[in-house]
Formats: sequence, C-alpha cells, structure tokens
Amino acid sequence: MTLVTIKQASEATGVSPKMIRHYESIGLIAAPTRTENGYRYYGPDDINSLCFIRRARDLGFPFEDIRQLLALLRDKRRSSAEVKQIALRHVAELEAKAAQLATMSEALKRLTTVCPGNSSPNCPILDALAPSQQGKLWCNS
Amino acid sequence: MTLVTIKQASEATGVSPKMIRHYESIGLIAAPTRTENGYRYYGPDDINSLCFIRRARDLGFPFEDIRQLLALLRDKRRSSAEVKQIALRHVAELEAKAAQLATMSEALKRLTTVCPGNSSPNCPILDALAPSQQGKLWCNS
DNA sequence: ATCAACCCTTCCATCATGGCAAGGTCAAGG
DNA sequence: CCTTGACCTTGCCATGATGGAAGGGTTGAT
Repeated sequence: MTLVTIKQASEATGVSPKMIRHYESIGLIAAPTRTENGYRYYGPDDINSLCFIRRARDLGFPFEDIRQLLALLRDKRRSSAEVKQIALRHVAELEAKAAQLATMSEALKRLTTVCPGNSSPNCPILDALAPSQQGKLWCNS
Repeated sequence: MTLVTIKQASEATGVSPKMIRHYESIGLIAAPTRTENGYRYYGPDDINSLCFIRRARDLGFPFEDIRQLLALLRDKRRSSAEVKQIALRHVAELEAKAAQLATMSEALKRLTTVCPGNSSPNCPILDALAPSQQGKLWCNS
C-alpha cells in the first residue's frame, strides 16, 4: 500500500493541502484513512480522484459539476450523454462569461483610443463615466 | 434641495440600496446627510457619484480602481494620462481573464465534439479528466 | 389604529482559495 | 536525551461583489 501524506498528495496532484482538506470537508472526496496520530494518509485511488478534480478545475468546472462528474466516473452504467450535457452547459457558461468580459473590454478599449493620455485634464473616459445631464437626478444608461 | 431616500437613489442610479450602504461603509462614497430618525438622504452630487460608480462597475472596474477614478474625476489638475493608465491596465486584465476562459472553453468544447453523447458509458471527456497512467502516483499535467 | 412600505443595523452566504495561529508529532543530528 | 525544523491537526478570518434574512423603528395613508 503506497500511502502518502497530505503534502505528498499535494505535490503529486497539484492540489494544495488546504484544498485537499477542504474537498474532504465538503464531501467532494472521501475521508482518507488516518493513523493513530490523526494524520491523513492517501492511497492511489485518492490521488486519482484529486487529479481528476484538479483537471476539472483547470477547465473551470464548479464543485457541484465536479461532484456529478465524479459520480458519473464511478458509475459504470453511466451514459456519455449525461457527461456531455454537463460539459456543454459549462461551455455555454464559459462562453457567456467570456462574451461579457469582451463587451466590457471592447467598450473600454474604444474609450482609451480616444483619450489623449497626456497632461491635459480632459478625458473622454471620465466623460463617459460621469453623468452628462447635469440637471437630471436620474441616470438612464 | 432635492434630497431623496435611499430607495429613490437606488431607482435613479440602478445601484441597490444594499450596495449604496456598502459603498458608504467602505468609504467609496461620502456619508450622506441624515435626518433625525437616522434615514439617509441623498443630494444631486451623491446621485452623480452613484451613477459614476455604476457605470464603472458595468465596465468591470474593481472598487479600488473606482476609488482612484473618482479621485481623478474630482481633481481638476489631473492628467488624462493617469486615467488612461488605469483604464489600459484594466483592459489588459479583462483580456487576460477572457483569454483564460476562452482556453478552457475551447479545450472543453473540443472534448464535447468527440463525445458521442449517447447511452454508451464510453466518454472521452471523462477519459481526459481521469489520470491515464494507472500505475503512477503522480499526475503530470 | 392599523397596515404596508420603507428605513436602520448586523450577521450570514456565496465561490474557491490563501493565510495565520496555536498546538501536536516525527525524524535527523548534536 | 534534547533540540530543531518540517510536517500534521483544527479553527478562524479574509478576499470581491452581492444578496438575503432577522429584528426593530418610522412614516404615511387608509
């Protein structure tokens, strides 16, 4: 039995010891065996689970998705359609977020191109942010 | 003096009452005048500041940036270069985040195209997430 | 007088992660 | 044997921006 400490598990999987304990506390991974002194010791299956989780995190999956993906991984009677559904939903979320960032980034970038960026106080960026109608007490856009 | 309640200020600016109080608590806006009963009442300048903040938030600026932008807005001796610098740095951050999301999204999207999505348990998505070398206790990628 | 709508403060939750503190354990070297 | 450093444990606090809920006070209209 190749049992390793939490530090070694961390180095083997790229998941910090802190996060390994956290995953355990939220039930994402099973509690590992402990020795008399209370130290956690991880076996190959635990290491595999942690690798799986880290790769899923690298793809931006939230914990809830990972929980489901782990269940599907262990369920030999799964259908690949279930996995694909989770993945496609996540792709859509990633793309939505990316589109949101792109919208912001493009709007701001356009403002920066018309800002002289010199010692003058006149700045189209601030003009765009400050309410233009001075008499109004409301703010439409 | 057109003084309005926090609810009215919220409706005028699109910032929730909760957030208006929060901005005050972190010093992003000045504490407004209060009546004897302790109610906050906001004037035109406050409304303008809140509009400014909301627009900056719509562009994804974090509070720290907004704090600096508000200071520059009030500083008539500012240089537009200072504003532009903040904006360009933020554009870079937005683009970096968007690129990160795009990387994830593309990798996952490619996996979904090779996943059959039927009733078979075979799934390239899970294969990509699960460690492939079964004997190893480490996880390179 | 009552009732809805509003106001106040304070605490808790998100999501994933890091940090710090206080205390226990273990292995190597003097 | 004792010290030292590296490791382990638990628990609390913080992030950033926002929402929610609890619990209590005020106002205004019916």
